[in-house]
Amino acid sequence: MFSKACEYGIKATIYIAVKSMRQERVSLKEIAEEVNSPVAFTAKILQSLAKSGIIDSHKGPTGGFQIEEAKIDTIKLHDIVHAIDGDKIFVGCGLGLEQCDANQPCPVHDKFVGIRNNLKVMLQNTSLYELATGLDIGLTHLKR
Amino acid sequence: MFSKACEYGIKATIYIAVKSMRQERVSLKEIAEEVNSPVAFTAKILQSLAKSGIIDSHKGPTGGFQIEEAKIDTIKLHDIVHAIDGDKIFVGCGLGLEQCDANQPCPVHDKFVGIRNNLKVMLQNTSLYELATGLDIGLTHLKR
DNA sequence: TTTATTTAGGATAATTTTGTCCGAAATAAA
DNA sequence: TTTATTTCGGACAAAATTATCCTAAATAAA
Repeated sequence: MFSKACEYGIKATIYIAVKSMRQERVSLKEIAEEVNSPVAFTAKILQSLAKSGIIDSHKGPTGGFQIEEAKIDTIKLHDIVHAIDGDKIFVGCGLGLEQCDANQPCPVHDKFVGIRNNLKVMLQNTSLYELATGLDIGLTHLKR
Repeated sequence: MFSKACEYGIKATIYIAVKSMRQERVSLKEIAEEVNSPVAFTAKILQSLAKSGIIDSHKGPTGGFQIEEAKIDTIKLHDIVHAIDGDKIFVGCGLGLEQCDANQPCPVHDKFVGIRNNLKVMLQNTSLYELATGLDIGLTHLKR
């Protein structure tokens, strides 16, 4: 469903959010360890999340990644996915047709649009805050 | 959502079904033209669909692909996807965790399971017959 | 039986995605 | 100012997916 990049990006962002709620910055190294992702690849993903303004990065000793606390409940899962994978999972025909819409639909058009809309709504309604809170109170986990 | 292989496979199967409802076999060449897919790659996919028993293949002149007519409305979209992509879109954690279930869920577990179940139900309830009929009566299309 | 046609299947290539490496730039602390 | 630490960013490598090519096998018709 999601690309590996997206999986790592979501996990990393949730972990950063938990730490940010305690006013802590976290290093790339710590993130990669805690979410069980390849360090260098994770660095690339965090870079693009930083460029998108979702996370804040800081170089040097005491540097690392953090999320502005006020942002944590305005950021939605949708934003993270969009920053990493772009809109490719939200647009386009389910069977890869260039011309496919309600007027000239592919055979699976309606059903596909339905499912994808479910996904979109879910992503738009899921806040980083709720994901981070669930992790923080031990309801969910990120490793293994 | 689906792999390219799956997209081609679904389109090809629907096209073969339409022809089969008229008791006609179709050649690889015709299929690839009609569904706008790379010939040789499509050949591989049809091969695996034949091995799965979803389509029937026949060599030699007047050969080609066909689907047993009685099968057309028992075959579901689910079967086609499963034959090509296996169960990877139906199982596994949304964030790639090895251990993720209701007892020890990842942060998106519940929401992800919900969406994926929608998808699964849709695929299981969509028959090849309805897809082929829609194409046959010109309600839907496969090219471009 | 020969020939033409069509799928099967193995080898190989191109592209995309995933992942690594390393020096540069920034920056905090000694 | 020097040093240690950390992210940035470009180049490179590995793996997976997508796609091509070619010969073999099957088979129908001449």
